[in-house]
Amino acid sequence: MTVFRLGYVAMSKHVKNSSPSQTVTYKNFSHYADQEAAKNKLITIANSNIENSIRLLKHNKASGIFFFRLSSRLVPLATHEELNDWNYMKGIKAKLEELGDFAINNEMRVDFHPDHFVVLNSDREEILKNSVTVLQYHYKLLTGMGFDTKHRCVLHVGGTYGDKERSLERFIENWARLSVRLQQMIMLENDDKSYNAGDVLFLCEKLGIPMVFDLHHHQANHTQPNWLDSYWERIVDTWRSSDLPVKMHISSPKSDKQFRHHADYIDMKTFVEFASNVDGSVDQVDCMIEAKQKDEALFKLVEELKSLSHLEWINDSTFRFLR
DNA sequence: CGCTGTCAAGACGAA
DNA sequence: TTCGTCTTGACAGCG
Repeated sequence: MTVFRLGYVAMSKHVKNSSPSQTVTYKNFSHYADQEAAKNKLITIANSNIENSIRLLKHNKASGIFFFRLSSRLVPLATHEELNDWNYMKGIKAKLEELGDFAINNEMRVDFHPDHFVVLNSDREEILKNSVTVLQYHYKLLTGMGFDTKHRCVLHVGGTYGDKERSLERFIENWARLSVRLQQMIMLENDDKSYNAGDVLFLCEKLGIPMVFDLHHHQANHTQPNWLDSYWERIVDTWRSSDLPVKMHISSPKSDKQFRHHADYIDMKTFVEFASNVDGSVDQVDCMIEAKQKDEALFKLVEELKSLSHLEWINDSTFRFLR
């Protein structure tokens, strides 16, 4: 019987004033005459973001949630090229350790999803360089928290540049230029426009990368609609080298017209259909709920699932099917 | 205080 | 080749 564990993304609709993504724009930062004072301000905001992340993890624990995506914007301007000699780790080390200790002591799975400006298959050297900088930033955060850094960052493949085959090849070429520790930090996800599940599996199998399957993206972008027969077993296989359970992204389309947009909540029927389809195929599947209403969407989904009689609950966010 | 505009990034399609 | 759009949360500034 497969265990299904639910998590959510970065911020809470329930906990007030708990943004982990407060920031300063570079334009604003550059207006300060005293650069040291300005950097201290950035550190203050970063520590507030990390403190709010700790608050969110405490809220999660109280709610029985042990799977969470941290904001990638914890440290404002950390990866900005004008601040490339800034040692931001020094000022946030203590808070980061506190965050990591809490997550580790409570056996939580946390990871990151750097935004889509990390493009490993870019044909521009500058973009690749910036992408590596962003990955190194995530590596430092994970290490600062005391985490095993393996398979903690979900990425998309990137752009197609008018030639998808060539752009897939370029991903492989650029991948070889990454350090092993950055390679091992990465998971790859199918996207809703360019690289479908088959494309991502090709890369994941060739390069030994765990694949995060996004069901909603698959519905928006596929050549083989039947993911269960076409891809599922291969997706599970990409996780064999990982210590972490298979990871999924779950969201629902906002509307037929805006199909690719995320809805406020999760359609329970679609989720149950997915879960029952994969039940028994693997020990555990971690499902990241990506909905506009964040944790409230998770709570609503759980409430609806709890009205079903054929589920057994391990805690308030984890269940399996009864035989 | 609340609304509108601005910011940041890269891809991509239109003009 | 340049520009606008997409996307997202949060900040800045106006009234």
